Amino acid sequence: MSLDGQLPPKMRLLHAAAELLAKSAGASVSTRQITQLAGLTAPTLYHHFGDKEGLFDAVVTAGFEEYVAGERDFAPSGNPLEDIRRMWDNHVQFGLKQPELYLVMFGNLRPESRPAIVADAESLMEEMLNKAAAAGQLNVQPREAARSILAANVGVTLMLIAEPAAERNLELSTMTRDAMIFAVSPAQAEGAATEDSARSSVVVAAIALNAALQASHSDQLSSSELKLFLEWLHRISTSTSS
Amino acid sequence: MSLDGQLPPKMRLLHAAAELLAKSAGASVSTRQITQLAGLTAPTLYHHFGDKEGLFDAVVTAGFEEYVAGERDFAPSGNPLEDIRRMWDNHVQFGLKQPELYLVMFGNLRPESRPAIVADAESLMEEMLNKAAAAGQLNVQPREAARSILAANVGVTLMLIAEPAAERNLELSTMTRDAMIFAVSPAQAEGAATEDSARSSVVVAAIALNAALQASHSDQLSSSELKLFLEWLHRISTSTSS
DNA sequence: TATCACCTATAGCATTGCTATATGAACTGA
DNA sequence: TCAGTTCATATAGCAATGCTATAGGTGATA
Repeated sequence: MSLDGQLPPKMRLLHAAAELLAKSAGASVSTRQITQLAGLTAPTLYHHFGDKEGLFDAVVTAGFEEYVAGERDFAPSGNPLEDIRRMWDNHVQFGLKQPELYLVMFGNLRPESRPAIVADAESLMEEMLNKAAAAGQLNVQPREAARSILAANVGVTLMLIAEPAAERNLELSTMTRDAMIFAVSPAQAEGAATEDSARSSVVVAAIALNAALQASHSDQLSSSELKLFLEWLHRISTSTSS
Repeated sequence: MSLDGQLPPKMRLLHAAAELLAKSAGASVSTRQITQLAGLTAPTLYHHFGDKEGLFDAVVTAGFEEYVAGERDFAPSGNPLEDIRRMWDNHVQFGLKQPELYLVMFGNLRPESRPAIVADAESLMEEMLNKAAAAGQLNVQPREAARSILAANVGVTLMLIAEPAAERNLELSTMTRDAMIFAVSPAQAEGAATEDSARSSVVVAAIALNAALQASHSDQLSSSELKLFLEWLHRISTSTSS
């Protein structure tokens, strides 16, 4: 087993705990396993961390700092909503890379035991949403939007962790992500009221698709296909029947 | 302590475990506590459930059946989207009424340990979404929409459980709920063409157009054209948006 | 009555989180 | 230089935990 070079004992304990937790697949990790891997004995652990839970709290804190660093480390793209997408994806990737740590962080949140992490994560999201709001790209209060988006983000990440890595379908993430962002951006505000009679017509949908296709340089169709496709769209768009 | 009348020992163990779990506030519940409350001894527990985890699995299963019963027990309102709202609220209420049970059910989902519950919950949601799709109120595939909505539903419930009951703000739930439902309902298709995110907007618009075309029997295209057109739409619809 | 399957209890094992106590190392002030 | 103080680690062991080997009791069936 790795002796973690000659780091100070406190760090060796932290690393050993993190390592064992990461590969524990849900099984509980004993203090004896940890101290043995770190090449130490029990009292050292309790001297530095007081408690088994104290040690795991430290692991979680370290993991959270790594997460925050990841969330801050990309350059703003100028488009706040796009930045929020990257933030969302970053969150999901963090969860999938360290599922056990993520489950400890977000899967066992009880009111008495530190919603601090949640508050920090919300602030992070809110900060970004403030920029969106300043740019007129938000139709709800940033704080509420942040809480809502983060909740969905956590839910999606937990669900993805729950499925075997082989069948993991990230479309669940992108779909939910875009749904949430779409719902809080102002372009659609007026549509929300008409949920019942909605039934968008073929024409409207075709117009939307037409515009979207031309703006996106989709590579799903060849250029000749695209040309014909757009012509058909045009025929549908300009027809007067619903 | 309640002796649970004179129920059979198996049931007494189940009830005792559920009761202790409910008031455990996250602390671990020992088999000795359970057997003592049930008025039995250890071997009885292991005879009936094999394992401590087996017992808790049984508790979770019972809780899940209660949850499913709750989800099925309201009469369809005629408006599928409205029914989905009630389903969502039901889910949240279940989680808030039995937070510890809910955390065991949805907060510790690992790939190796039963995504069965998730699959069942998804089916439940998908069933309802099928009705919405049949009524032309859906612009994505019901299965994907079900997974997405359920993920957000779980995330919101976990977040609400994490905050002290006093400060619990159910607006987080209704806001996220409506955002998700709004995003999968066809009303918003026309707004999708935002500048930078054009790619995923193409997908949304294509799905909407696909659904609209199939429901409207448009005569703008010949049947052979329509067939090819729909095939292309499908290609676009199922492409993974970045 | 005898048999047999099922259910429960007594007693105890190995492992767990944790600690009382003691030992060593490093620094401090004279 | 050295006693005193503080920090850090080890030895050994306790109480509680999940679990089990074994045996005793109960009812139905023959």
